[in-house]
Amino acid sequence: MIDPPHANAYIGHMAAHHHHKHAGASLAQAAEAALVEAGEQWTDMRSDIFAVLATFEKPASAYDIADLVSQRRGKRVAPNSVYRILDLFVTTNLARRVESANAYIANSHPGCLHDCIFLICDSCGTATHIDDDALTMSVRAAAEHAGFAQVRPVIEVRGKCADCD
Amino acid sequence: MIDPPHANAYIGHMAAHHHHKHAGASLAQAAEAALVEAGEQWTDMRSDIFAVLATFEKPASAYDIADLVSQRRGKRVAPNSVYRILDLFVTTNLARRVESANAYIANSHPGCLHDCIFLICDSCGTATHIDDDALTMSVRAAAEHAGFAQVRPVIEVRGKCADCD
DNA sequence: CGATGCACGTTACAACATTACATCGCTAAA
DNA sequence: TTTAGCGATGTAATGTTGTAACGTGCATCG
Repeated sequence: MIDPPHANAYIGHMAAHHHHKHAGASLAQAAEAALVEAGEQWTDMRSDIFAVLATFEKPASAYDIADLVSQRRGKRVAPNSVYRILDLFVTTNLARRVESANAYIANSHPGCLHDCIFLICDSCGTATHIDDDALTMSVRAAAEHAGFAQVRPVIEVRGKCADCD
Repeated sequence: MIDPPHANAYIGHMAAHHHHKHAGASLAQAAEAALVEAGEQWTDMRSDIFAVLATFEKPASAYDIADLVSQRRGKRVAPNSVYRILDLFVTTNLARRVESANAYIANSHPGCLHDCIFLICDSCGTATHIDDDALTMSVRAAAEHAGFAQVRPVIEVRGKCADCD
Protein backbone atom coordinates (compact mmCIF):
# COMPACT_ATOMS: atom_id res chain seq x y z
CA MET A 1 0.00 0.00 0.00
CA ILE A 2 1.54 3.23 -1.15
CA ASP A 3 0.21 6.64 -0.37
CA PRO A 4 0.19 9.17 -3.18
CA PRO A 5 2.51 12.11 -2.55
CA HIS A 6 -0.25 14.51 -1.61
CA ALA A 7 -1.85 12.15 0.87
CA ASN A 8 -0.12 13.75 3.82
CA ALA A 9 -1.27 17.32 3.25
CA TYR A 10 -2.52 19.04 6.35
CA ILE A 11 -6.27 19.20 6.33
CA GLY A 12 -6.82 21.47 9.28
CA HIS A 13 -9.05 19.42 11.50
CA MET A 14 -10.55 21.24 14.39
CA ALA A 15 -11.65 19.56 17.54
CA ALA A 16 -15.35 18.90 17.63
CA HIS A 17 -15.76 20.76 20.88
CA HIS A 18 -15.06 24.32 21.86
CA HIS A 19 -12.76 25.54 24.54
CA HIS A 20 -13.19 28.41 26.84
CA LYS A 21 -9.63 29.64 27.06
CA HIS A 22 -8.97 31.10 30.45
CA ALA A 23 -6.40 33.67 31.43
CA GLY A 24 -5.34 35.38 34.63
CA ALA A 25 -7.77 35.24 37.52
CA SER A 26 -10.27 33.34 35.45
CA LEU A 27 -7.69 30.65 34.81
CA ALA A 28 -6.78 30.35 38.47
CA GLN A 29 -10.44 30.02 39.30
CA ALA A 30 -10.92 27.31 36.71
CA ALA A 31 -7.87 25.51 38.04
CA GLU A 32 -9.15 25.65 41.57
CA ALA A 33 -12.50 24.29 40.46
CA ALA A 34 -10.88 21.45 38.56
CA LEU A 35 -8.65 20.49 41.45
CA VAL A 36 -11.49 20.50 43.95
CA GLU A 37 -13.56 18.54 41.48
CA ALA A 38 -10.79 15.93 41.55
CA GLY A 39 -11.13 15.68 45.31
CA GLU A 40 -7.94 17.58 46.07
CA GLN A 41 -7.38 20.66 48.17
CA TRP A 42 -6.67 24.12 46.82
CA THR A 43 -4.08 25.25 49.33
CA ASP A 44 -2.12 28.51 49.47
CA MET A 45 0.99 26.73 48.30
CA ARG A 46 -0.81 25.18 45.35
CA SER A 47 -2.41 28.46 44.52
CA ASP A 48 0.95 30.24 44.53
CA ILE A 49 2.60 27.62 42.42
CA PHE A 50 -0.17 27.65 39.91
CA ALA A 51 -0.15 31.44 39.80
CA VAL A 52 3.57 31.53 39.15
CA LEU A 53 3.35 28.80 36.56
CA ALA A 54 0.59 30.67 34.76
CA THR A 55 2.69 33.82 34.45
CA PHE A 56 5.24 32.07 32.26
CA GLU A 57 5.06 32.37 28.52
CA LYS A 58 7.52 29.56 28.10
CA PRO A 59 7.64 26.20 29.76
CA ALA A 60 8.99 26.71 33.27
CA SER A 61 11.35 24.39 35.08
CA ALA A 62 10.52 23.29 38.60
CA TYR A 63 13.51 25.29 39.75
CA ASP A 64 12.34 28.46 38.02
CA ILE A 65 9.06 28.08 39.81
CA ALA A 66 10.72 27.31 43.12
CA ASP A 67 12.71 30.55 42.87
CA LEU A 68 9.73 32.73 42.08
CA VAL A 69 7.49 31.13 44.65
CA SER A 70 10.26 31.59 47.20
CA GLN A 71 10.39 35.30 46.38
CA ARG A 72 6.66 35.66 46.52
CA ARG A 73 6.50 34.01 49.94
CA GLY A 74 9.68 35.53 51.33
CA LYS A 75 10.78 32.07 52.37
CA ARG A 76 12.65 29.35 50.59
CA VAL A 77 10.45 26.76 48.92
CA ALA A 78 12.38 23.64 48.01
CA PRO A 79 12.26 22.24 44.48
CA ASN A 80 11.06 19.07 46.08
CA SER A 81 7.81 20.65 47.19
CA VAL A 82 7.35 22.18 43.79
CA TYR A 83 7.76 18.83 42.10
CA ARG A 84 5.17 17.25 44.34
CA ILE A 85 2.64 19.86 43.40
CA LEU A 86 3.56 19.92 39.74
CA ASP A 87 3.05 16.17 39.64
CA LEU A 88 -0.35 16.65 41.16
CA PHE A 89 -1.15 19.33 38.60
CA VAL A 90 -0.10 17.06 35.77
CA THR A 91 -2.15 14.12 36.99
CA THR A 92 -5.18 16.35 37.45
CA ASN A 93 -4.63 18.02 34.10
CA LEU A 94 -4.01 21.52 35.45
CA ALA A 95 -0.59 21.51 33.87
CA ARG A 96 1.41 19.62 31.31
CA ARG A 97 4.97 18.46 31.31
CA VAL A 98 6.94 19.36 28.21
CA GLU A 99 9.26 16.38 27.94
CA SER A 100 11.64 17.82 25.41
CA ALA A 101 12.21 20.84 27.66
CA ASN A 102 12.13 19.20 31.08
CA ALA A 103 9.63 21.86 32.02
CA TYR A 104 6.00 22.53 32.76
CA ILE A 105 3.28 24.71 31.38
CA ALA A 106 -0.15 25.62 32.71
CA ASN A 107 -3.09 24.10 30.93
CA SER A 108 -5.17 26.99 29.63
CA HIS A 109 -8.32 24.93 29.68
CA PRO A 110 -8.20 22.66 32.71
CA GLY A 111 -11.07 20.28 33.09
CA CYS A 112 -10.99 19.69 29.36
CA LEU A 113 -9.21 16.41 28.87
CA HIS A 114 -7.42 15.55 25.69
CA ASP A 115 -3.98 15.07 24.22
CA CYS A 116 -2.26 18.09 22.89
CA ILE A 117 0.57 18.88 20.55
CA PHE A 118 3.19 21.35 21.69
CA LEU A 119 5.23 23.51 19.39
CA ILE A 120 8.38 24.75 21.08
CA CYS A 121 10.59 27.36 19.48
CA ASP A 122 14.27 26.52 19.68
CA SER A 123 15.16 30.23 19.54
CA CYS A 124 12.85 31.98 21.94
CA GLY A 125 11.64 29.00 23.87
CA THR A 126 7.99 29.89 23.75
CA ALA A 127 5.53 27.07 23.46
CA THR A 128 2.18 27.09 21.80
CA HIS A 129 -0.12 24.22 21.46
CA ILE A 130 -2.36 22.74 18.86
CA ASP A 131 -5.41 20.63 19.49
CA ASP A 132 -5.90 18.17 16.69
CA ASP A 133 -7.83 15.24 17.99
CA ALA A 134 -7.78 13.46 14.65
CA LEU A 135 -4.02 13.45 14.74
CA THR A 136 -3.59 12.51 18.37
CA MET A 137 -6.18 9.78 18.08
CA SER A 138 -4.28 8.38 15.13
CA VAL A 139 -1.13 8.27 17.20
CA ARG A 140 -2.96 6.53 20.02
CA ALA A 141 -4.43 4.09 17.55
CA ALA A 142 -1.05 3.35 16.03
CA ALA A 143 0.37 2.58 19.46
CA GLU A 144 -2.56 0.38 20.39
CA HIS A 145 -2.26 -1.37 17.07
CA ALA A 146 1.28 -2.25 18.14
CA GLY A 147 0.01 -3.85 21.32
CA PHE A 148 0.39 -0.94 23.71
CA ALA A 149 -2.16 -0.19 26.37
CA GLN A 150 -2.84 2.73 28.69
CA VAL A 151 -1.13 4.92 26.15
CA ARG A 152 -0.07 8.47 26.86
CA PRO A 153 1.09 10.23 23.72
CA VAL A 154 3.91 12.75 23.91
CA ILE A 155 3.74 14.86 20.79
CA GLU A 156 5.99 17.86 20.62
CA VAL A 157 7.50 19.68 17.70
CA ARG A 158 10.74 21.59 18.00
CA GLY A 159 11.42 24.28 15.42
CA LYS A 160 11.45 28.00 14.76
CA CYS A 161 8.30 29.94 15.50
CA ALA A 162 6.85 32.49 13.09
CA ASP A 163 8.48 35.37 15.00
CA CYS A 164 11.96 33.88 15.14
CA ASP A 165 11.93 32.38 11.69
CA MET B 1 -16.19 21.21 10.34
CA ILE B 2 -16.83 18.20 12.46
CA ASP B 3 -15.28 14.83 11.90
CA PRO B 4 -17.54 11.82 12.17
CA PRO B 5 -16.66 9.57 15.10
CA HIS B 6 -14.98 6.93 13.01
CA ALA B 7 -12.73 9.34 11.16
CA ASN B 8 -9.84 8.77 13.52
CA ALA B 9 -9.58 5.04 13.12
CA TYR B 10 -6.09 3.76 12.54
CA ILE B 11 -5.60 2.83 8.93
CA GLY B 12 -2.25 1.16 9.11
CA HIS B 13 -0.22 3.14 6.61
CA MET B 14 3.11 1.72 5.72
CA ALA B 15 6.02 3.78 4.53
CA ALA B 16 6.35 3.78 0.78
CA HIS B 17 9.91 2.56 0.93
CA HIS B 18 11.45 -0.52 2.40
CA HIS B 19 14.07 -0.72 5.09
CA HIS B 20 16.90 -3.05 5.39
CA LYS B 21 16.98 -3.54 9.13
CA HIS B 22 20.49 -4.12 10.31
CA ALA B 23 21.65 -5.92 13.39
CA GLY B 24 24.97 -6.72 15.01
CA ALA B 25 28.03 -6.41 12.82
CA SER B 26 25.92 -5.46 9.85
CA LEU B 27 24.50 -2.55 11.80
CA ALA B 28 27.91 -1.33 12.89
CA GLN B 29 29.05 -1.52 9.30
CA ALA B 30 26.05 0.48 8.12
CA ALA B 31 26.68 3.03 10.85
CA GLU B 32 30.30 3.40 9.85
CA ALA B 33 29.34 3.89 6.23
CA ALA B 34 26.75 6.51 7.14
CA LEU B 35 29.16 8.42 9.33
CA VAL B 36 31.90 8.43 6.73
CA GLU B 37 29.34 9.43 4.16
CA ALA B 38 28.60 12.44 6.34
CA GLY B 39 32.27 13.41 6.22
CA GLU B 40 33.03 12.33 9.77
CA GLN B 41 35.63 9.93 11.09
CA TRP B 42 34.88 6.43 12.34
CA THR B 43 37.24 6.29 15.28
CA ASP B 44 37.78 3.53 17.84
CA MET B 45 35.96 5.55 20.45
CA ARG B 46 32.98 6.12 18.17
CA SER B 47 32.97 2.50 17.18
CA ASP B 48 32.96 1.39 20.82
CA ILE B 49 30.22 3.77 21.79
CA PHE B 50 28.07 2.72 18.89
CA ALA B 51 28.68 -0.93 19.65
CA VAL B 52 27.66 -0.49 23.26
CA LEU B 53 24.64 1.57 22.34
CA ALA B 54 23.53 -1.08 19.89
CA THR B 55 23.58 -3.81 22.54
CA PHE B 56 20.86 -2.11 24.55
CA GLU B 57 17.27 -3.18 24.19
CA LYS B 58 16.08 -0.12 26.03
CA PRO B 59 17.03 3.46 25.57
CA ALA B 60 20.42 3.94 27.24
CA SER B 61 21.50 6.97 29.21
CA ALA B 62 24.82 8.59 28.47
CA TYR B 63 26.01 7.41 31.87
CA ASP B 64 25.01 3.81 31.19
CA ILE B 65 27.04 3.96 28.03
CA ALA B 66 29.95 5.65 29.73
CA ASP B 67 30.10 2.84 32.29
CA LEU B 68 30.07 0.05 29.75
CA VAL B 69 32.52 1.70 27.43
CA SER B 70 34.80 2.29 30.39
CA GLN B 71 34.69 -1.43 31.20
CA ARG B 72 35.29 -2.41 27.62
CA ARG B 73 38.33 -0.14 27.37
CA GLY B 74 39.65 -0.75 30.86
CA LYS B 75 39.90 2.97 31.33
CA ARG B 76 37.44 5.56 32.50
CA VAL B 77 35.57 7.32 29.73
CA ALA B 78 33.91 10.49 30.96
CA PRO B 79 30.20 11.14 30.33
CA ASN B 80 31.31 14.26 28.60
CA SER B 81 33.03 12.34 25.82
CA VAL B 82 30.02 10.13 25.47
CA TYR B 83 27.69 13.09 25.11
CA ARG B 84 29.87 14.57 22.41
CA ILE B 85 29.70 11.43 20.38
CA LEU B 86 26.03 10.80 21.03
CA ASP B 87 25.28 14.31 19.79
CA LEU B 88 27.23 13.53 16.67
CA PHE B 89 25.32 10.30 16.22
CA VAL B 90 22.02 12.07 16.61
CA THR B 91 22.87 14.76 14.09
CA THR B 92 24.07 12.18 11.61
CA ASN B 93 21.06 9.98 12.24
CA LEU B 94 22.97 7.02 13.65
CA ALA B 95 21.06 7.33 16.88
CA ARG B 96 17.98 8.97 18.27
CA ARG B 97 17.38 10.72 21.51
CA VAL B 98 14.30 9.60 23.41
CA GLU B 99 13.22 12.83 25.06
CA SER B 100 10.79 11.36 27.51
CA ALA B 101 13.49 9.03 28.84
CA ASN B 102 16.56 11.28 28.68
CA ALA B 103 18.21 8.48 26.81
CA TYR B 104 19.44 7.31 23.45
CA ILE B 105 18.80 4.45 21.12
CA ALA B 106 20.64 3.21 18.04
CA ASN B 107 18.95 3.76 14.73
CA SER B 108 18.47 0.34 13.20
CA HIS B 109 18.49 1.73 9.69
CA PRO B 110 21.00 4.57 9.59
CA GLY B 111 21.23 6.42 6.35
CA CYS B 112 17.48 6.21 6.02
CA LEU B 113 16.16 9.58 7.07
CA HIS B 114 12.70 10.03 8.44
CA ASP B 115 10.80 10.82 11.59
CA CYS B 116 9.87 7.96 13.79
CA ILE B 117 7.44 7.25 16.55
CA PHE B 118 8.72 5.60 19.70
CA LEU B 119 6.68 3.43 21.97
CA ILE B 120 8.21 3.19 25.42
CA CYS B 121 6.91 0.77 28.01
CA ASP B 122 6.54 2.31 31.45
CA SER B 123 7.01 -1.09 33.06
CA CYS B 124 9.96 -2.72 31.35
CA GLY B 125 11.41 0.34 29.68
CA THR B 126 11.83 -1.25 26.29
CA ALA B 127 11.29 0.93 23.29
CA THR B 128 10.03 -0.08 19.91
CA HIS B 129 9.43 2.19 17.05
CA ILE B 130 6.86 2.64 14.38
CA ASP B 131 7.40 4.22 11.02
CA ASP B 132 4.26 5.89 9.83
CA ASP B 133 5.16 8.62 7.43
CA ALA B 134 1.56 9.62 6.88
CA LEU B 135 1.24 10.37 10.55
CA THR B 136 4.55 12.11 11.03
CA MET B 137 4.03 14.17 7.90
CA SER B 138 0.68 15.25 9.27
CA VAL B 139 2.34 16.39 12.46
CA ARG B 140 4.96 18.30 10.51
CA ALA B 141 2.26 19.85 8.39
CA ALA B 142 0.25 20.89 11.41
CA ALA B 143 3.29 22.60 12.88
CA GLU B 144 4.12 24.35 9.64
CA HIS B 145 0.50 25.39 9.34
CA ALA B 146 0.99 27.15 12.68
CA GLY B 147 3.94 29.11 11.31
CA PHE B 148 6.76 26.88 12.46
CA ALA B 149 9.80 26.21 10.30
CA GLN B 150 12.67 23.76 10.42
CA VAL B 151 10.44 21.48 12.37
CA ARG B 152 11.68 18.42 14.19
CA PRO B 153 8.82 16.28 15.49
CA VAL B 154 9.19 14.46 18.78
CA ILE B 155 6.56 11.75 18.84
CA GLU B 156 6.72 9.26 21.66
CA VAL B 157 4.06 7.20 23.28
CA ARG B 158 4.35 6.04 26.86
CA GLY B 159 2.30 3.05 27.91
CA LYS B 160 2.34 -0.66 28.64
CA CYS B 161 3.77 -2.97 26.04
CA ALA B 162 2.06 -6.18 25.00
CA ASP B 163 4.29 -8.25 27.30
CA CYS B 164 3.76 -6.14 30.39
CA ASP B 165 0.11 -5.43 29.83
C1' DC C 1 -7.68 13.53 74.17
C1' DG C 2 -5.32 10.59 71.01
C1' DA C 3 -5.09 8.58 66.38
C1' DT C 4 -5.12 9.15 61.61
C1' DG C 5 -4.17 11.37 57.29
C1' DC C 6 -2.57 14.94 54.42
C1' DA C 7 0.31 18.93 53.13
C1' DC C 8 4.52 20.66 53.44
C1' DG C 9 9.55 21.21 55.21
C1' DT C 10 14.42 19.68 55.32
C1' DT C 11 18.30 17.28 53.97
C1' DA C 12 20.73 14.59 51.25
C1' DC C 13 21.71 12.51 47.15
C1' DA C 14 21.18 10.54 42.42
C1' DA C 15 20.85 11.29 37.55
C1' DC C 16 21.45 14.09 33.59
C1' DA C 17 24.11 17.65 31.03
C1' DT C 18 27.43 21.39 29.92
C1' DT C 19 31.57 24.37 30.08
C1' DA C 20 36.37 25.42 29.85
C1' DC C 21 40.56 24.14 29.03
C1' DA C 22 44.46 20.61 28.26
C1' DT C 23 46.61 17.03 25.46
C1' DC C 24 47.49 14.02 21.64
C1' DG C 25 48.20 12.79 16.94
C1' DC C 26 47.83 13.89 12.35
C1' DT C 27 48.67 16.66 8.27
C1' DA C 28 49.94 20.52 5.60
C1' DA C 29 52.53 24.68 4.93
C1' DA C 30 57.00 27.05 5.75
C1' DT D 1 62.12 19.05 9.49
C1' DT D 2 59.96 22.05 12.11
C1' DT D 3 55.78 24.01 13.45
C1' DA D 4 51.10 25.71 13.02
C1' DG D 5 46.55 24.18 12.79
C1' DC D 6 42.79 21.15 13.50
C1' DG D 7 39.90 17.51 15.00
C1' DA D 8 39.22 14.07 18.58
C1' DT D 9 39.52 12.94 23.15
C1' DG D 10 40.84 13.67 28.23
C1' DT D 11 40.18 16.04 32.71
C1' DA D 12 37.95 18.70 36.08
C1' DA D 13 34.58 21.33 37.63
C1' DT D 14 30.06 22.81 37.80
C1' DG D 15 25.22 23.39 36.61
C1' DT D 16 20.58 21.49 36.16
C1' DT D 17 16.94 18.26 36.91
C1' DG D 18 14.74 14.80 39.80
C1' DT D 19 13.95 11.59 43.98
C1' DA D 20 14.19 9.44 48.55
C1' DA D 21 13.72 9.42 53.32
C1' DC D 22 12.04 11.25 57.09
C1' DG D 23 10.23 15.03 60.21
C1' DT D 24 6.68 18.53 61.57
C1' DG D 25 2.35 20.99 61.85
C1' DC D 26 -2.41 20.92 61.52
C1' DA D 27 -7.14 19.47 60.83
C1' DT D 28 -10.61 15.98 61.50
C1' DC D 29 -12.89 12.34 63.82
C1' DG D 30 -13.64 8.64 66.99
